Amino acid sequence: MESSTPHAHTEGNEEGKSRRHFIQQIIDADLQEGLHGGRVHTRFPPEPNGYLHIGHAKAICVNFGLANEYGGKVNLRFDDTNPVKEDTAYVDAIRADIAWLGFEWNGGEYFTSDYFETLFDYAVRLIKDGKAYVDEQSAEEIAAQKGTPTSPGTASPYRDRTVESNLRLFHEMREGKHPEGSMVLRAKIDMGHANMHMRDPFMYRIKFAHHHRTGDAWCIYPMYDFAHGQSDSIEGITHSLCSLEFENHRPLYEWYIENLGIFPSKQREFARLNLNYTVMSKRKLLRLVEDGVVDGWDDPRMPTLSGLRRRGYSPESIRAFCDRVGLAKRNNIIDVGLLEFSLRDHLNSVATRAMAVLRPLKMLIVNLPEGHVEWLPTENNPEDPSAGMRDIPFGRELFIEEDDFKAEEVNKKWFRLAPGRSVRLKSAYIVTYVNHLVDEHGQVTEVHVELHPDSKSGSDTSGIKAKGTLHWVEATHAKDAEVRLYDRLFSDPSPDGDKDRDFMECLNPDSLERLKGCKVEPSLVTAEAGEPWQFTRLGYFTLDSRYSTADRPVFNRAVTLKDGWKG
RNA sequence: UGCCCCAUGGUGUAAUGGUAACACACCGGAUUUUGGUUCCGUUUUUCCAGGUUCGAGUCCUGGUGGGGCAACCA
Repeated sequence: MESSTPHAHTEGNEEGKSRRHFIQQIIDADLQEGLHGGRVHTRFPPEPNGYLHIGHAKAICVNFGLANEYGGKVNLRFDDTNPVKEDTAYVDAIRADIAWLGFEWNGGEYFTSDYFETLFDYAVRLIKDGKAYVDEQSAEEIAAQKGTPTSPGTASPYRDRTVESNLRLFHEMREGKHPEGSMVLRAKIDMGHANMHMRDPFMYRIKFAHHHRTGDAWCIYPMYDFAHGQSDSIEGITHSLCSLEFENHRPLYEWYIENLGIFPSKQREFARLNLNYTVMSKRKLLRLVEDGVVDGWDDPRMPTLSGLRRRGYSPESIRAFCDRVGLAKRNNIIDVGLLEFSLRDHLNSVATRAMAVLRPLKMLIVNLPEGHVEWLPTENNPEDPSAGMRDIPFGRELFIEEDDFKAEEVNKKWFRLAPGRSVRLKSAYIVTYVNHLVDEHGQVTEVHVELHPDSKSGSDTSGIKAKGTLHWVEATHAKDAEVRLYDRLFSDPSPDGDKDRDFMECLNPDSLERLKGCKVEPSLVTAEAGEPWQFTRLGYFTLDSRYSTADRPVFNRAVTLKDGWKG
């Protein structure tokens, strides 16, 4: 049954019977009950202390996608309650990544730090209600009293302070009259609660730290739990979606909202995205950067959005991937192959085809005169006739791919060039092997072929059957380029799956291969970073945004073509 | 020896008490001037044990397995 709610973004999900994930079902039910007048308002709340990665992309697609789908709004909120870890540089990078993914925060942009004053007032209110107190014990003492998951905690000696002294001390905390670590504000809930988060959680701690936005205005900062739900509430967020690890925080989230009597945002949790053959935690990603294993946060091998972008991933492909991954509460590990499929699937329809030879082998057409060059038309994209045609130079001297020629004996599964064989040169002619030259090491240095003039592409009357088609670049017009091939960063599907092994031990030593002296067709000089190209038979590539120069282009391979050859 | 969440092909995700399906992967075939694309097809699935029911992947009970929960992090 088709639901009556509008579907703005339902890519890959438009079968007759629409498949609704559990969050959609919750929202559908909420709407049916007339909750919040049918309003849907979500938020994406990153802490500006690092770069966004593919895992965040899922959260972004969920929050922005749902808001779009229900004709609602989505806020971008920077959850900046810990000044020692956060920085404006991350704020800018996060904004750029979300925009690149193709989403707009139509509900506005906010910072939790904008609510510091309100949050302070909320805390005062709880103190006045006898629901919060200042604890002067050390972190160790408090931890010891917390109990364990299987045994209850014990009360702090400061738990029953008077409202007056709590109020005075809390104001003194704000005024900077007490050193860091000397006291905290705690909610007075239940030291024996089965949920550890309810055992008098911290609300505020003292930190004499410069905040990237509020500067030195504050020396006390709210904890996550005392900030998040209230921020949702202040913004009128109807559905606060987060990952599974916050499930145990939900009672506390609700406790603050109820005891403050503020707008009842509802928290719902879903399983975060995990990808095999990579790591996703900020700490581990940081280590890759700091240890120089990668080039930086935007190294094309990184699972960061900036890395994927530099590698050549399109925002469309990442969105499609997130759709395909689905949404549930079950812990999952997605095969990186699905990400790669999503990229190929998108780029196949939009990438301009071009000829590039990565490991050049010289080919001489013996029956063409010295200096012969002609221009031949070729499709820009066979999947898209509207992409048109372009002319490429063809001549007596070409480069073909080294492994497209085999001098030794080959079996019948070999479609490419070899002694006695004929092949089609893409968009050009069929050529037949004549002979080849080798150096003193037995290395093939040149292959000579004979061209069949009546086999010209588009007007082939030769009747010759060539099973294989090779890509090639005409030698005198070829441009030099560097091409970087990437493989997965780790050789183990679960680099951090073994507690007794450091994930760095699983690094794939061959994750980057730099090929210099590659030959590309002249049209590639107009390539721009971020633009998708398909190098015929080789994969999808884009110009590297960092290392390319006008006279020395550097191309990154985003992904290979699917290789169906079982030879 | 506590509390919370989860369990469907190799990997994900559907089926909302009524024929277990979709995508990716895999394997086979057709088409192909990219060993790409496209098309067709094969193989493979409800953690276990009880119970409720005409009927259970779905509801109940109990197991088992996995994840999470004690930071002046988010």
